[in-house]
Amino acid sequence: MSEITSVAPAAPSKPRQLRRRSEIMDAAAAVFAKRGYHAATTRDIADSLGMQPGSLYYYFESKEAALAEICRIGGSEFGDHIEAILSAGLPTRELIRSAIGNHLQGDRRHYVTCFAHNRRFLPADVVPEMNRLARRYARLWEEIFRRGIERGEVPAALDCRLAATAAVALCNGAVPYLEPKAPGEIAAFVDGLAALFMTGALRS
Amino acid sequence: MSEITSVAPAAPSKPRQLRRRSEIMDAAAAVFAKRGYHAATTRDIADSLGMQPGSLYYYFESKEAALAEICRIGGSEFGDHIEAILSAGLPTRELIRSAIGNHLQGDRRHYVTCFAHNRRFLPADVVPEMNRLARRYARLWEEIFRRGIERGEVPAALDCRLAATAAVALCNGAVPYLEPKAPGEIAAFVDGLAALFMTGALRS
Amino acid sequence: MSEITSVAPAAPSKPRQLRRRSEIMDAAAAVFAKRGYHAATTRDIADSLGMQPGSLYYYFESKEAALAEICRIGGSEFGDHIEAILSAGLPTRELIRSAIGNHLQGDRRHYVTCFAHNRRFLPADVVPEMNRLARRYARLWEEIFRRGIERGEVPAALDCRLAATAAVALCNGAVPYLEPKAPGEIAAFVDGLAALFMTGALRS
Amino acid sequence: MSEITSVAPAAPSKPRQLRRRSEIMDAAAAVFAKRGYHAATTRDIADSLGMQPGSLYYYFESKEAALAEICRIGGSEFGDHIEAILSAGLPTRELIRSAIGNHLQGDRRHYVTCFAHNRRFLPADVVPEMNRLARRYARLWEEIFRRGIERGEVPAALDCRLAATAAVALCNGAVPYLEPKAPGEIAAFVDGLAALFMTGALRS
DNA sequence: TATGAATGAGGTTTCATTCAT
DNA sequence: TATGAATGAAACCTCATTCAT
Repeated sequence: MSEITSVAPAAPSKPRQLRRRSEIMDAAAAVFAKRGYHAATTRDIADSLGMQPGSLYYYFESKEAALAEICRIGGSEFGDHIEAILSAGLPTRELIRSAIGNHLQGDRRHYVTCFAHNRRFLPADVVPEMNRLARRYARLWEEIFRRGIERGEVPAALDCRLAATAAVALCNGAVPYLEPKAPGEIAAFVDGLAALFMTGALRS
Repeated sequence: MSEITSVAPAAPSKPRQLRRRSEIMDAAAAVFAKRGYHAATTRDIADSLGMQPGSLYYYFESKEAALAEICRIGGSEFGDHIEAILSAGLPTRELIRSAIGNHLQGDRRHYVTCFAHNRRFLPADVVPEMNRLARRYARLWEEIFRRGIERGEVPAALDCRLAATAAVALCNGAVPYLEPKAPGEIAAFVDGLAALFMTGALRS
Repeated sequence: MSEITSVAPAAPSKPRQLRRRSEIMDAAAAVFAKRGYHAATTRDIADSLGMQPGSLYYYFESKEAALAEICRIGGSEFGDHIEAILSAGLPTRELIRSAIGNHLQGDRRHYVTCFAHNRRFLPADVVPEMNRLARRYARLWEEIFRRGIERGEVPAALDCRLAATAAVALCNGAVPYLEPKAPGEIAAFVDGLAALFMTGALRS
Repeated sequence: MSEITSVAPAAPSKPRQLRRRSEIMDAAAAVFAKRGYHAATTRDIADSLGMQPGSLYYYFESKEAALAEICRIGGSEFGDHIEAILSAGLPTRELIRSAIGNHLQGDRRHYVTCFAHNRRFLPADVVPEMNRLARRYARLWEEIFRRGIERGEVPAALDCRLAATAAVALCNGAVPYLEPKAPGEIAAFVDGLAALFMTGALRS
C-alpha cells in the first residue's frame, strides 16, 4: 500500500485543507450549540481552536455563512440518517432508539442542535432551503410511526405528525441536560428517554 | 393649576406605576423568549411597547437585571403552580396535564421559557439562586411521579428523575412549535403532547 | 420678532435634527474629499466634529450610505447650478466662470469632489443613478458651449463634448491645488483658471 | 541534470530578476492608479499578476515602500521627459503636446498618476523628496511657457505658474476619462485636449 | 415619565504582513 | 521563488447605557 501512495505525487494539499476546514466547522458548531449563535463570539470559536479570530476568515466568509453551512449539514445529515435506518427495515423500537441516539449522541449532534435552535437567525434567502430540510426531517419521523402502524407496533390511532413533533421536541429539549453528564452516563440517559417516549409515563 | 391636579386626590401613582412595570416586563419576557437574550435588543423590547430604548431604564436597571427578574419569576411561579396542584390532590393524569399546560399556555409562559433557555447567561452571583429554583422545579415534577407510583397510576419501576427531566425537556423543546399555530389549535396540540407523554408512542 | 417666535410653540426638534444631520454630512464630505473615501476613517469624520465614531451612526446607516448620499447631492446640485445659470441667459464667458467657480468655490464643493472621485466606490445598485447624474452634468456643460456657438462667442468648430470633458477634468484636477491656498488667493486662482480655459495658453 | 543548467552558463539571474521586479511594479502602479492606494489591496495586485499576496514581498518591502518607489519613478521620469524635449528646441506647440501626451499615454503613465494622487499618503520622511520632484515638475512646465513668451508664441502676460498648474490639473483630471476609451480613440482625445488647452474655448 | 443625542465597550471583519514548507 | 496558513492591528459597526431636556 505504501508504494501506491508514494508513487502518486506528493499528496495534494487539498485533503489537508479540507480536514482543517472540518475541524474549524466542528468547533464553530460546538460553540454555537453550546452558547447560541448570538452569544457565541468569533473569539470563542477561535479560542477553542487556539487561533486568532481573524484567522477563521481563511475558512469561512462570515460568522453567518458558517452558521448557514452548519445548519445545512445538520439538517440534511439528520434526515439522511433516518432515511438510512428506515430502509434497513429495523423494528420500530430500534428506529426510534437510533433516531434519538443520532440526535443526541451522533458525531454531528452539534450540527443538529444548531439547526434546531439557530436556523431562524439566518437571512431570508436561505430560509426556504432550511424550511425544506426541516419539513423533510419531520416527514421522516412521521414515516417511522406510519411504518409502525402498518406493522402493528404502534397504535393505529396515533397522530403521527404530533408524535414526530414530540420526538424532535424531546430531543431538542434534552440537549442541555447532556452536557453536564459524564460520558458514561449519557448512553443510559438516552436509552431511558427513548424507552419513556415509547412506553409512556403512566401504567397502561 | 396645581389645585386642579391636587383636587383629584392624586391617587398614589404606585399601582399605575406597578402595572406599567409589569407590562414592560411582560414585553421583555416575550422578546427574550422569542429571540433569545442575546439576539434580543433593547430596541426590540422598546418597539414592542411603542417606546424608546432609553425609556426602559425607568423600569429596570439593566437588560441583565431584567432577565434576572424574569427568570426568578418564571422559575418560582412554575414551581408554585406544581406545588398548588399537588396539594389539590388531583389524579396523576390531571397533574401532568396541568403542569404541561402551565408551561406552554400559562400567562407566564414566556417567563418560564426565559428561565429555561436564558438563565445560563446570568452572572455568577445569581446562578446559585437559579439553580435552587431549577432543582425545586425538578423535584416537584419528580413528586408528581412518586405520588403516581404510590397511587398505582405509574409503574413502580419508573425512574422519576428521568421522567421529570423528560417532561421538562419535552415542554422546552415544544415551545418553538407553538408560535406558528393558531390560538385555537394550541390547546389540542398541548393535550396531544400530554397524552403522548403519558401513554407512549408504542403499543403496550 | 422675539414675540413671534415665542408665541409659536417650542420649535419642533425636527429642524434642529436636520441641521445637525447636515453638519455631519458636510464634515463627511470634507473628509472624503480631502483624503479619499477609503483613506478616510469614521474616526477622521468624528474627530472633525468632536464626536465618537459610533455616534455618527445615529445620522447615517453606514459609511457607504453616507458616501452615496453625498454623491447624490454633489452630482445633482452641480447640475442644478448649471441649469440655473443657463436659463439666466448670461454670456458664455460668465457661464463658464460661474460653473467653474461653483465647482471649486461653492458651498457644496466637497460634495462635487466626492462625486467626481469616489462615486466609483459605490455598490453596483447605485451606479446607474450616479451615471445618470454624470451624464446630465456632462450634457449641461456641453449645452454651455453649444449656446456659445449659437451666439458666435465660441468657434463653430469646437468639439463641445470634448470641451465639456476638459472643463470638468480641469476642475477636478485643480481641487488639490486649492487647499494649500489662503482664502484670499482662491478667487484669483479660480478666475485665472477660467480665463486660461477660455483664452488658451498660446497667442491666437 | 545539473550539467544541463550549468551548460547554459547560468546567466546571473539578476537581469531576469530585475525584469520580474519591473513587471510587479508596473502591476502595482496600474492597480494603485486605477483604484487609489488605499482601495487597492495587495490581493488586487497579486491577482493581476496571477500570484499570491505573500509572494509580492519578495519584490518589495511593503505596500508603502512600493508606492514610494512608484512615486519616485513617476515624479522623476515625468520631469526627465520635459527636460529632454525642452533641450530639443521644439516649438511650444510641440512641447505642450508632447508633455500632455507623456502624462496621459506614456509607458509610465500609471506611475505619474500615482505620483499625482497618492504621494500624499506617503510617510513624513519621504515627503520632502516628493515635494522636490513636484516643484521641479512644476518649474519645468513653467519653463515651457517662459520659453514660449521669449519666442513670441505665448502672450507675454500669461501667468506661467498658473498655466503650469492648469496643465497638470487638466492632465490629472483627464485620467479617469481615458480608461473607458478604446485604444484608437485615446490619441485623438489627447490631441483634442492639448489643442483646446492651447487655443482656448472662446473665439479670440 | 419619556425622548433624542451621545458614549464607549466590544463585536465582526479586512488586510498588510510573516513564515514554515 | 512561491505558497498556504496564520497573525494582529485597525477598521466598521452595534448596542446597552447615560443624561440633559
